[in-house]
Amino acid sequence: MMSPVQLRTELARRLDRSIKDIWGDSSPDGPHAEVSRSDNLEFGDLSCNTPLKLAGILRENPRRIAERILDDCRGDLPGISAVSVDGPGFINMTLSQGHLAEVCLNLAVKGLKAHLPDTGRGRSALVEFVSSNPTGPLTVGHCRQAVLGDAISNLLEAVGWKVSREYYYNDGGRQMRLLGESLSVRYAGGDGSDIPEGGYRGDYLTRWAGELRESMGDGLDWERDRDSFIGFAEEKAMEMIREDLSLLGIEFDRFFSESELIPLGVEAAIDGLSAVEVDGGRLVYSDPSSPVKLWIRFTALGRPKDRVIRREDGSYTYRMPDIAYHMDKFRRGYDMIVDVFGADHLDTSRDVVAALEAIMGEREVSRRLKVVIHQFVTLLRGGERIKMSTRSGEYVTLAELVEEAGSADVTRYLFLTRRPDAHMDFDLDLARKESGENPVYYVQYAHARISGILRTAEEAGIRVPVEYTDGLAGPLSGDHERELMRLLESVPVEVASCAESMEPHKLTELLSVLATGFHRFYQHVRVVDVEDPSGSSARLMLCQACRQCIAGVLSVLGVSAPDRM
RNA sequence: GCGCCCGUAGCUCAGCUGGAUAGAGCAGCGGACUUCUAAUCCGCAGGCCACAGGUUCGAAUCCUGUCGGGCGUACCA
Repeated sequence: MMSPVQLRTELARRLDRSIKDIWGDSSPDGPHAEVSRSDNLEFGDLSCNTPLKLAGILRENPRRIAERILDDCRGDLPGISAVSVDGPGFINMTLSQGHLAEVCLNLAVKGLKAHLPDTGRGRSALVEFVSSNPTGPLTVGHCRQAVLGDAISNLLEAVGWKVSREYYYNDGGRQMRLLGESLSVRYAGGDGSDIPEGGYRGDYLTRWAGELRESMGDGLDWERDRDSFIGFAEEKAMEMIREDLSLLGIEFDRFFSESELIPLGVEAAIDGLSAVEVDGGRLVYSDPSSPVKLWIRFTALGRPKDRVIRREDGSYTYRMPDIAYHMDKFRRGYDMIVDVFGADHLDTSRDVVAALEAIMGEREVSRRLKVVIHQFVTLLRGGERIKMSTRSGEYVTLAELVEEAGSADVTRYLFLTRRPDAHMDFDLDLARKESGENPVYYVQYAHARISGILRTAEEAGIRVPVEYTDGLAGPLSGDHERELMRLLESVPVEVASCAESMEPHKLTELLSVLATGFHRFYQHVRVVDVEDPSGSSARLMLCQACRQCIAGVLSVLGVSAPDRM
C-alpha cells in the first residue's frame, strides 16, 4: 500500500493530470497541485487550493474550476471516500476509513521510520556543529547548538541520509596562547590579577594547574614551556567538552582540528583562491607592506569588506582556515554539507560562502551547502539575566544547565521548542520547578500511558493484529477513534516535511499535538474490554500506532520514551 | 552609520514558500477520578499578529518605511 507521503504525491499527480486534461497548455506555467492537511475537520482531511491559484491565470471562477477538476477525476482518487468543493474554491477530500485503518496498522506493526520517504537514498551528509574552541567548558549557547545539530543529524538519518557529525576547532592562534598563559599563571600559584589582558579566569584553570603540577612537577616556565602549557590545556579542554557532550548523549564521528588542516590544504586553498579573477582583477592580493600578507577582495564578491587572510608573519586569520576547511569538506565528496552556527558567526559564514562560490560556482555551493544560523540564548535565574563570558569565567555551563533542568531529556526538548532564528529566554528556575508540567513530561506521559494499556491488554490476552483485515476499520468508526487515526496518518508526512526543511523544532509541536490527541482519545474511549475482544484489538492497534509515532519522533529529538512514569 | 535576525494572548512561544473563524503551554476562573497511570481531560476568559503605507480576489505571512530588542561590523575565534 501507499505510505501517507506517497498518497499525497499521487493525489496531487491525479489532480494535475485533470488540470492538464481540461485546460491543456493554456496554463503551462500554472501552479502544480498541492495537497495539504485541512486544519478543520469540517473540511475533510486533505485540501487543495490550486483552483484558487488557477483562477487568476484562467480568468475563471475558482469554484467552477474546482468542480471541473473534480468531474474529471472523481472516483479516481485513491484512499479517498468523499470529495467536495467548499468555500471560495477549495477541493476538500476525506480519507477512507479503510485507508486510515490500514496506515495505522502498518504504523503499529512496522513503526514510524518504515513510513518515512527515503529522500536521502543513502547519500552522504556532513553536519558540522558545536565547533567550540577548546578554551573552557561548553556553555548554554553551545548547548542550543549541540542539541540543534544533533537533532538535524537525526532527522536527516531518518529520511535515509548517511550522516557524519563533525566538530571543527581552532587549536592555534592567539586564544590558545592566552589560555596557555592563563594556565601558567595558575600553575605558578598566581592570583587572578596576573592573568593577562583578555585571558581566561575560570576555576577550571586552577584545577588543571594542580593536575599539571602532579604530572609534570613544578619546574615549568611559561616563557620556556609554552607548548606544554597550551598542549595540556587543549587536551584537558577537549576532554571536558567530550564529557559535556556525553551528558546530552551526543557523539561526534570526528573532531577535526585546525592544526590537522593546515598542512593538508590551507596553502592549496590560497592557491585556488589566487587563481580566481573577478572584475578583471585578482581575488587575492598582497598588502603593499609585505608580499606575505594577503587579502581577499571580498568587496568584489558583494561582501562589505576586504579581509586579511594571511598576516605578515605567515600565520592565518580565522577566515582562511575556515574557507580551507569548507573546501576540504567539499573535496571529501559529501552530497550535502550542513553548517550549524551561532548568530555571531553569520558574517564570517557569509564570507566563507562567497569565497567558495568564487571558486566552485554559486550553483554547486547552494546545491550542497546549507547553513543553519541560530540566535542566542539568554539565561534567566531568579528573574535576572545572567551575563556570560567564557573568558571572565562568568557563565553557566552546559553541565550545570543539564543538572538544573533535571535531565538531558528536558534540556534537549526545551531547546528544540524554539525555532533557531528566534531568540530564546531560558528560565532556569522555571525549567527546574516546572518539572511536573513540563511539555516533555506531558509527551512522555502519553507514551507511558499507552505502555500501561499494552500491559493491561497483554494480561487480558488481547493482541495487536499483525495483518490488515476489513474487519479492523469497523470498530474504529467513532469520532474519537477517527480523529486519532487521522492524526496518526499525518505523522509521517509532517516528519518528512521537517526533515526536508531541517526544522526539528516543528517536531516538538507535532509531539504535543500527538500527545493531546492521545490523551483526549484515552479520556473518552475505553480500549481494553474483555466483552469485546475484536474491538479491543482494533483499538489496541491504534494505541500501538500512536506509541510508535511518539517514540519515533522522540528518538529523532534524542529524547527517551519511558514505559512507566 | 551599515548588514542580518526577531517584535503574535498577562508570560514563554508556534503558525510566515499568501488562502476558509489567528493556535499551544504556563498563569486565571469553573467543571470531570468506585473504570487501561488525574504528570490527564472538558469548558470560560484573554489578540487593531509592534506601528504606518503598498501589492493581491485574499496578508500575521510578500514589499517599503518607522519604532523597539539581539547579533555582527577585528590582521580575536
